[in-house]
Amino acid sequence: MVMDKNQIISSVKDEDLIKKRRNQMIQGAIRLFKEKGFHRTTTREIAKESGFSIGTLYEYIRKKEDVLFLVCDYIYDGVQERFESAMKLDAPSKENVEAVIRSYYQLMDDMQEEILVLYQEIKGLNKETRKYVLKKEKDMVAMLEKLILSSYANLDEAAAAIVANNIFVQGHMWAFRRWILQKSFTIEEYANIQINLNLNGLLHMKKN
Amino acid sequence: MVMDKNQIISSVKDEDLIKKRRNQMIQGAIRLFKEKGFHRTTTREIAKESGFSIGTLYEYIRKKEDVLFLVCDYIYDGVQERFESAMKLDAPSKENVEAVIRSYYQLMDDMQEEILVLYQEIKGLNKETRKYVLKKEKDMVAMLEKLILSSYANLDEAAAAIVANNIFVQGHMWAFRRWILQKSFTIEEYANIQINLNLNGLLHMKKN
Amino acid sequence: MVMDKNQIISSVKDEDLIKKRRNQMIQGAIRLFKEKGFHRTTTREIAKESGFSIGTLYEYIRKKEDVLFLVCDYIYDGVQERFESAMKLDAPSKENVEAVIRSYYQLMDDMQEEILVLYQEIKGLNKETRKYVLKKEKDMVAMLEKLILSSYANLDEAAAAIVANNIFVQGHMWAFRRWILQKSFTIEEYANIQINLNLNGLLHMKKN
Amino acid sequence: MVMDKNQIISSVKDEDLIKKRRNQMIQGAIRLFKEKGFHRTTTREIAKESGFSIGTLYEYIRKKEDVLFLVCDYIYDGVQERFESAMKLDAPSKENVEAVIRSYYQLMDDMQEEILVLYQEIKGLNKETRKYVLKKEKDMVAMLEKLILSSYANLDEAAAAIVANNIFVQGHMWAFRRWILQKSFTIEEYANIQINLNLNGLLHMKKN
DNA sequence: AATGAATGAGTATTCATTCAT
DNA sequence: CATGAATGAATACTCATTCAT
Repeated sequence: MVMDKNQIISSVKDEDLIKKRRNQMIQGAIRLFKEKGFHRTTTREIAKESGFSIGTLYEYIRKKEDVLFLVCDYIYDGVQERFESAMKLDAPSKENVEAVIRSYYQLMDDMQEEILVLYQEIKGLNKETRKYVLKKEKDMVAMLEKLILSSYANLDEAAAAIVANNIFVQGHMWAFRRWILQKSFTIEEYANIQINLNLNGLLHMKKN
Repeated sequence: MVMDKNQIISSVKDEDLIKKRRNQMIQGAIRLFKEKGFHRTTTREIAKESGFSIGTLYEYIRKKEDVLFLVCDYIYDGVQERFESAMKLDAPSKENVEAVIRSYYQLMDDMQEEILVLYQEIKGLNKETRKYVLKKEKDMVAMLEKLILSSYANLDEAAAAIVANNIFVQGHMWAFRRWILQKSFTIEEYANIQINLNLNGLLHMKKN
Repeated sequence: MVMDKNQIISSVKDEDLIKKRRNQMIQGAIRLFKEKGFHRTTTREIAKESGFSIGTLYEYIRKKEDVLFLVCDYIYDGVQERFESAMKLDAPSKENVEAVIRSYYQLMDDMQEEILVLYQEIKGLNKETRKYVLKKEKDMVAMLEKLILSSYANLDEAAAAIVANNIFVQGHMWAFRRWILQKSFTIEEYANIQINLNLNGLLHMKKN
Repeated sequence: MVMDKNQIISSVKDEDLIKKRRNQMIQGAIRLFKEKGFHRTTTREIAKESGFSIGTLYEYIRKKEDVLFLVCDYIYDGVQERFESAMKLDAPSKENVEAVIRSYYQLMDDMQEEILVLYQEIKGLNKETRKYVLKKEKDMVAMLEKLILSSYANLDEAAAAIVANNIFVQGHMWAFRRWILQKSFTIEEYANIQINLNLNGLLHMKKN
């Protein structure tokens, strides 16, 4: 049923205060989740790390899971914001596609830890909430797909859809397999190779 | 320190019985983990679902985490076994590469649920154990990379390494993004497109 | 490492409340330990007997053993306090020695139950803690020994040391052998005889 | 209700075997109780240390407490046997009294560990059983009292009774306060001083 | 709004005891 | 007689959540 962070009910009325306190909470929680994951982090720890008491924590959320939602939502917002600002720069073009993808991989490098938290904990949300959060990713994938399709002529549409998904997952892969990949590549090298692989692959697909 | 399922200590001495009971345990646990994840599953539920009492459960393991290890190890073993049997069929060749990859995607389709469990819970293992379990995947990726390199001439080695990883992750993606992908594609279609994308991409990389 | 009751960590910050709740706990625990001993008493029983919930119990201690420590420490404090107040009354003299010993035996009569608890359970503490608790007894024995030595001339020092220990142990004996001794003697009679035996014995030792 | 070790019910009929197995059991149990006490020792450990299986253990006892009874009974038997053999040597005489007491203190030195086990765990027995076991001590004290009374003329009887008890408790004290006493004295020195103190004290009591 | 003491349902784990083989 | 696998009641301890101040 929760479809928005504004639907997480708070006893406090002052909207600015809610924003401020929830931000403290998110920052504190992310720090802890990075270290020990959602399940192993207690609400008391979150309160303490956020700089207020357990009582205050519960003035701004209803259940522990709400913190997870706020964290996931916050991270996705960060990703989305940077992704969309990269998207908006120029008109569709081959160069622009590459630039957007490159900036997305860079983004994944910058936010590695957050990405790890996000995809390790997202299953802890209930279905409804998870869907809401994942919609953001779906939208981004769709935007990328559209950009690709409008930058190149005669593409196989199914393949383009899959490539858009591949690119996103390869970004996560940079975080999740860092113990392997980051030994061999810098993020720039990794981005170059993946961009080449994806676009070469796509351009040489025979259109169905 | 645990480096092998044989190092999970059991009070019971009969090796065959251990194998049998642990198998019951793994099957029961997987059923539950699929539904509610490791953390939300209690040891009592595992015992019950396995068909024995809580006391008996603890005759065959030491700690709840041992169940998770057994489950992860079992799933990886299943994947590895099928993957390796596909690898062994023929000499390296373009056709063989495609066949191996295709059978890997098929495998991911067959074992979707297990793959979800595996990658959602693996972080619950301690570092040592996680490393041990992940080595299996690392080995498979390396085998695939080698097969690719020996089936085509003049490949960019870095790109081949990344493609091998991509293929594996795209397999997981089939499970994790099924709500998107499986609406649009059958596993055969998905496999075809990914194989094309990956190999076209790789073959058109200029060798460094 | 625990060297003081102040080092038993409590989640609660209000020092007065800690004191109050721990006191409830000690009183409740003593009642139960008298009846069934430390091992056979559950933490839930302690909580209930203390008048609060199991959760609250654990706000004021970390482990069940902490309750035992608090109880032992409390009992020894009670003994020590009364013993020392008897010691401080007068300057060393034959009469004073007798009065102190007599009041000690009286004390053992008053605190029989506590003494039983103390010496039956003290071995349940870990070494460090046990040492800390026993130091109080060691100090009291040393004080008595000093008082004896300074009240009589030409005493055999080794014998005086042993007499001081004997007196303390005879106090415990009054509690532990009550089913025998308290059938035949009042505490006053017992004290008279023991005082006579001890001092006569000591005074007639030939100094080495 | 249990009034004798023969009343501990065994499923096994062969009396010699019962004796043999129970002896293994007692030896194993004492070793473990010395180290970790009765409560912290599991029946499985007792079985293992005794050289047989948990199933076999329960062929020779009914409940864990039976082991404790057998152990306490065995230790008391040992003490009693040696004490009584010392008692029987000569006719009552001053020298004989001293010799008996001396040999008792020596006995306490020899059996320190067992004495510690005995008096730390005896409270774990139920009332009936404890009474049965303690009767042995009561008898020994009475024998010593009688010996003392018949070796000296004109003794204060109450004082003699108390001295007999004192001597026994001073024997235990040698074990329980060894960390203090055994730093300063050998058992011979300790025995000499205690004998002197006790007998001097007693002989200088004015008869009531 | 903020605090933190109180609550008690929930959970992993242990261990005495039984009983079929 | 001996074995050891199976049992499940029991228990210490945790932690999300509430609510009086």
